[in-house]
Amino acid sequence: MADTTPRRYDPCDLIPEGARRNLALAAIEAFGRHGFDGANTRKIAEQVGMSSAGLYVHYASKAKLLYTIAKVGHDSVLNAVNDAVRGIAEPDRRVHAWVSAFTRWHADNHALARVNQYELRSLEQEDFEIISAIRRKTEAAAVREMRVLAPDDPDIRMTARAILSMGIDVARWYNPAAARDSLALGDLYGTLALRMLRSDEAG
Amino acid sequence: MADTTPRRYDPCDLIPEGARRNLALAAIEAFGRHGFDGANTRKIAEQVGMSSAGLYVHYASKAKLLYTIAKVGHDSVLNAVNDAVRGIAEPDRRVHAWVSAFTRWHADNHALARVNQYELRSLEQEDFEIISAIRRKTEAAAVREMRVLAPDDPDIRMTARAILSMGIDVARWYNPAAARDSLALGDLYGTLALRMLRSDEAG
DNA sequence: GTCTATAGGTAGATAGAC
DNA sequence: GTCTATCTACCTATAGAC
Repeated sequence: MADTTPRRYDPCDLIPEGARRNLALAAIEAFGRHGFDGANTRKIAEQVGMSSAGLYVHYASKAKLLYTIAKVGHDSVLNAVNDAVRGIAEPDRRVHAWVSAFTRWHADNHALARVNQYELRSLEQEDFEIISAIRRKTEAAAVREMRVLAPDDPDIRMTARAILSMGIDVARWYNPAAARDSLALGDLYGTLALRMLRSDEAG
Repeated sequence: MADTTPRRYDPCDLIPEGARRNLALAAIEAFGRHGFDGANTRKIAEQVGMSSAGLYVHYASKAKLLYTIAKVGHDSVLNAVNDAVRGIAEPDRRVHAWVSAFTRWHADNHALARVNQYELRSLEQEDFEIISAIRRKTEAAAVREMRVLAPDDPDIRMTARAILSMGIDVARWYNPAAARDSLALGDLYGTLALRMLRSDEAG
């Protein structure tokens, strides 16, 4: 089953051009590679040719920089999966497209994806709540799509979570240098998801 | 398909009783909750009623403490899955038991599992290599078991990786306070894995 | 083996000039 | 908006007494 929406997104288009976006891009790389606590604001600023003090003109704190990134990251995932299923009617194809887009996003944006998935504990409480709300939207969309294929499955929420986990974990191991094709990866994961939802055919 | 080995392991039995083990236990909690860089050695030592200097009698550095934990964690996972399949002949049941044990381990030991999966970048090079070798053993065992069920599947390595991802990601979201039964979780994930490997029945 | 005290370095954030 | 200089706090690790 081929993917119908091989379009790629650059999540950072969501931030207007300029120093603010450049800092966010450098921070995504740093947070993704070293983690929030392991990264340091001096190097992030230097990466874009700025002194460490300059960063604080654009972001009130390191934690607010993290929030900006997490917000962009979560909005971007949600946009990607919504766009992927738009105009598709058949439930099987919708689920395949949804999972494929979700997986592909985590591969193509693996640094940002790591921030999304592993660094939220460093957000301030209020910011965390906002991000959590977006996560709930995405997860609810997944369950809604998948439930159509397994309307009587009492474990559908856990199965949906397992399917999301496959895509999320791509952010941990994906190595762009190995140049694995993210489109093929998404296609496979979409197919695996469909098999997981065929509860009538397997024990 | 019921699980045949509901036994639980305490990975830290691999460290002899005493201050060294107590420190490791406190560090697992700290590293699991805050990450390696976010955790601090003072609090870890204080957690076991020791001054921060006392830690360095038992561990040469924070990074060596991490290595000890990662070694125990990786040995423990490998033991758990090997024990789970021992004496089982039927390939379906072997895969189910393997995946179930792997998943259950990541739930029951979710703090240690987070260290295993997310903190290895902070290891020194030599230590990282040793841990990587254990990981390769575990991953090779997974592929070996699963390939029996899908001998002609060219994507078997990627499918195996996706199945491992489901279990690994449990460490990220699992909340023991929510008291989800890890045995039921493992059972479900084992069943999902079998469906994923039934390539002849689904597109 | 454990303590107190502290060295030595780093990191987030601010002050104030331009 | 960006800089230099610096404050303040924290953290890993060590020194040396007991």
